[in-house]
Amino acid sequence: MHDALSQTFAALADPTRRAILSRLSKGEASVTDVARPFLRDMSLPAVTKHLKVLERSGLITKTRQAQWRPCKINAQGLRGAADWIEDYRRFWEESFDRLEAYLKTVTAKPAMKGRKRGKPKQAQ
Amino acid sequence: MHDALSQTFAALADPTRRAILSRLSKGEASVTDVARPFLRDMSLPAVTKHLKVLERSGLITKTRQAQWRPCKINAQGLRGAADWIEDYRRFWEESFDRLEAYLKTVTAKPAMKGRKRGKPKQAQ
DNA sequence: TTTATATATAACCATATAGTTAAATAACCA
DNA sequence: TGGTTATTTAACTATATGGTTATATATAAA
Repeated sequence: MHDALSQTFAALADPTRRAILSRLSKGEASVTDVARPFLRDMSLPAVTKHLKVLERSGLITKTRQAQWRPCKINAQGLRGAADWIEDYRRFWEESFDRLEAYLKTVTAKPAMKGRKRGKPKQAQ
Repeated sequence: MHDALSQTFAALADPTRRAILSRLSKGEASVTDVARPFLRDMSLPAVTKHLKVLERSGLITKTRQAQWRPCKINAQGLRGAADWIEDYRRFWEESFDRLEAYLKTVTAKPAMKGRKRGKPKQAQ
C-alpha cells in the first residue's frame, strides 16, 4: 500500500498521531514537547516513530534549530483525504433521501451481467 | 487501537476498500459483484476480508437475500472522520495566512515550561 | 437427492506496525 | 575537553494485516 491517500489515512488511524497533529495545529513544537503528554504511556523513541510516520505521509515537516527539531504541521497533506471523503458527504446530509431516489433512477441499468437465476438486482 | 475513528481511518487506508466503497456508493451489490473488478489481483476470500473490515468499521452493512449477501454503503460511518479532518480545513484554505497570524496572537503564551537554555519558542 | 452457486471460515505465510531497551549521534555549555 | 540535553538508530518482540489455498456452509435448482 504505497499510494499517498492510503498513507494519509494510515497515518490518521492512530490516536497518538492525531493527538500530535492536534498539538501541532496550535504551533510548532520540539520533539520533546510533542512527546511530553505521551511519556506516561510510551517511550520517547515510540513518539519519534510516530513523528516519522507523520513526516513520511507529509502531514508534518521537521526543521533544525540547534539540537532541537521543531515540528510543524503541514495540514495541506490532509487535502487529499478531505476531498476523498467529501465525495460521500451527500450520503449523510439531509438531502440524502431525495438524492438516493434520484440515484436509483440513474443507476437503474443492471451492471451485473451473466445473471441467470433471480439474482438480486442492484439499486433500481 | 480500538476507537471508532481509528478504525474508520484504518478501513480507508486501503485502495481496494476505497474502491469497494466507491462501487457501493452507486448502489447495493452482492459480494461477487463487488469482488468482480478485483479478481485479477486477488482471490474472493481476500475481498470477503475487506468487506469484513468495512463492516466492522460501520462503513457498510450486509443483509441476506437467498444465498446472496447484498452489501450497502453506510457512509454515515464517514461522519466522524469528515468532522475530524474538517477541523484542519482552515490550514489549507486561502484565509490561511490571515488565520495563522491570528492564531499566533492567540497561542502566544509559552506552553513549554522548565525551559532553560534558549530553547526554541513555539508559535508566538 | 444431487448438483451448482454464493459466501464464509480455517490454517497458514509474509510483511508491517507499534512498542521496548540500549546505544549512538549531534549540538550546546562550562 | 568533558558533560548535558535532544534526538535518532539498532535490535528485538508481539501483534495485526493482507494475502493465499482448501474446505465448509447455505440456498437454490434440477
